[in-house]
Amino acid sequence: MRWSNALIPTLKETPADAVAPSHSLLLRAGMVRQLGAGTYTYLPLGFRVLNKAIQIVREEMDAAGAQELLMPAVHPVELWQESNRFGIMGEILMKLNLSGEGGGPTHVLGPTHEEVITDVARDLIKSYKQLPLTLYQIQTKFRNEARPRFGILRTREFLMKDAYSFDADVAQLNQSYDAMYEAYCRIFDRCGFPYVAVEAESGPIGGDASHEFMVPCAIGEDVVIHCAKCSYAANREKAEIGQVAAAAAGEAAPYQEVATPGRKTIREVCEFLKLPEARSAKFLIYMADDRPIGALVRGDHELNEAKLRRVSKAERLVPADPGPIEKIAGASIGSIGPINLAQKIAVYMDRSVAALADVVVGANREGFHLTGVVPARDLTHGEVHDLRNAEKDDPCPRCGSAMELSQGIEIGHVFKLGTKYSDALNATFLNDKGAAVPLIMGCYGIGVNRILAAAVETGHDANGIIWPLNLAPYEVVLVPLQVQNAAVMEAAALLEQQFTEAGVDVLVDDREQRPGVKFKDADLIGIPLRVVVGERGLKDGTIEVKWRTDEAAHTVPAANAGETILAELQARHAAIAEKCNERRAERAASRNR
RNA sequence: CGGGGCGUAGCGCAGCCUGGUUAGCGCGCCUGCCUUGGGAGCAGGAGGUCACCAGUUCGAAUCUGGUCGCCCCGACCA
Repeated sequence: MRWSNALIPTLKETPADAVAPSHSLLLRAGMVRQLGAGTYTYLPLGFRVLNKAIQIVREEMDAAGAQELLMPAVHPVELWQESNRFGIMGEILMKLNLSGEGGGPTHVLGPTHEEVITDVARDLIKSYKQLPLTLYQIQTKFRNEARPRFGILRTREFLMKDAYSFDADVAQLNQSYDAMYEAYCRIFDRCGFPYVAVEAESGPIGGDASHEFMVPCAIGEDVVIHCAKCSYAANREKAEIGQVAAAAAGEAAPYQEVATPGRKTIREVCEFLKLPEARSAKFLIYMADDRPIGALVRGDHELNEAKLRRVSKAERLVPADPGPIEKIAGASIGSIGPINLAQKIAVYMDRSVAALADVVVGANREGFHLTGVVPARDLTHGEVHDLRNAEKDDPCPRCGSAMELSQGIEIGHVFKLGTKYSDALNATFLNDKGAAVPLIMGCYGIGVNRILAAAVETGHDANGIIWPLNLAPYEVVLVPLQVQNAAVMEAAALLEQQFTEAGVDVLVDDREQRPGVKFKDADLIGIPLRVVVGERGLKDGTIEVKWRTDEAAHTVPAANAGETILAELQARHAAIAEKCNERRAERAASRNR
């Protein structure tokens, strides 16, 4: 491709709205352009990168034995009602009415495809002899995100690779899951990402085992908890917390009601009572599928809604509105507590509260709190669970060491679904005993656009993007410095031909621009290898070669420059492949251990 | 949905508070000259219903009300 013919609208200045490095650099490099909130055009250069990512994903999915298909984005609303996710998904679903008349939605735009694939499976998979089977697609998903963010990181419309496995039993499911997990590792190895696989919460997708693939990064929206000692790693939504010793329960006096006039928040109450926040507990009331429940966590801790949802066995868990809360507790938020509510609602208590010798809670009387509440004595009606978000230095659930906290971009997620959808949609097959049993499913997603975001977040410097070789829109940018000089252009054309014949993507910057402009743009768009052909070099019989990741350039003899440069490129590819193989071997070794 | 900010040329911004000829500046773009190894210089030029609607006024980019859009924080979340 000749730059003079290409649409590569680079920008000198950073667009004001771009906050994340990936956002501003993708805009400045002329790779994407915003249409509206959470909707982006991929310009030719950005689309080339997207296609590189798609190609890697496709190759590894195929290599893992998955078969590609393509499902529609427009789904009949009945299918979503059948799985009961029409309500659960809530506002995230983009709804359409295609009836030509009034009334409610007749269709939704697919935010994910468990329903559609299960519909395919219930019609087409009839026998255990057809199993195992893994199907995948690379397709646009639609989610009405409440708040699109950070350029292409969180958008309303995005490309997802979604795969679904169908198995006859749990052992087969485990094999299918492991094959996808391994394929994901290879994909992200090939992208050159410093990813980590962490235990994850499965969320509304359902199921009982799940891992997320995270790329560590400052703008990452997810919090990863990990233990440096035993390598336990989990999303904060999921991260368990090791046991903490319970305080010795001495002979304690009964609890007392004390006036806390006007003190609403934990901080205000604790300051007033001159107690640390860690000796108080907040009582939070949630609606668990329309049934009110209460959760008690220490004042200085955060409730983990996923954990509460799991122990309460709720499909949908949302904070209760103030009105119902006051009706239940007889006091406004700020004075509510767990004592004497056990008859009215289920109460769940975090282990850290249970471990306290005594604690301050709301009195369910406006402007009053109870001090000296002894959990072991006074809160016996509450179930005790791990209900809070892990914090830095909390004990590891495996080894007890202090855990650490970091941020990451979620680029992939694998789930064991079990029979959640096959049960809901009645997708059964005949097993080897002739019995009709539900298909056992897994699902596996990769946010393809996020591969670009993650690559730029982890690969950039002051001058611009630094694409990994396997994702770069072009591997080589060939820069003839004097386009009016016939010898320079001839040498460049020869190299272009050699690269093209070798199957190497090359961009020739044939623009009539001063060298500085070309160098700046080459750095900005992040092409891994820059080859400069100039009058000066040709006079000495040399061509300049510079890797985007290297500090300095080096020269190669002009006579056989094409071969030499192709050999360098091949060596880099080989090094990446070798590293991927090493990691693969490490994974195999750790599995056998 | 709550809080904050912003909307003036493709991009970055000034002008608005204190209303008044033809709305400016830088980058980019076009033409010419010149220059040619890290975003040069000079000269000329094109490009804007000042987000939209309504109001106040002799007169609105500027004041008032509303609407829409975008960004950030929070809530929410595959």
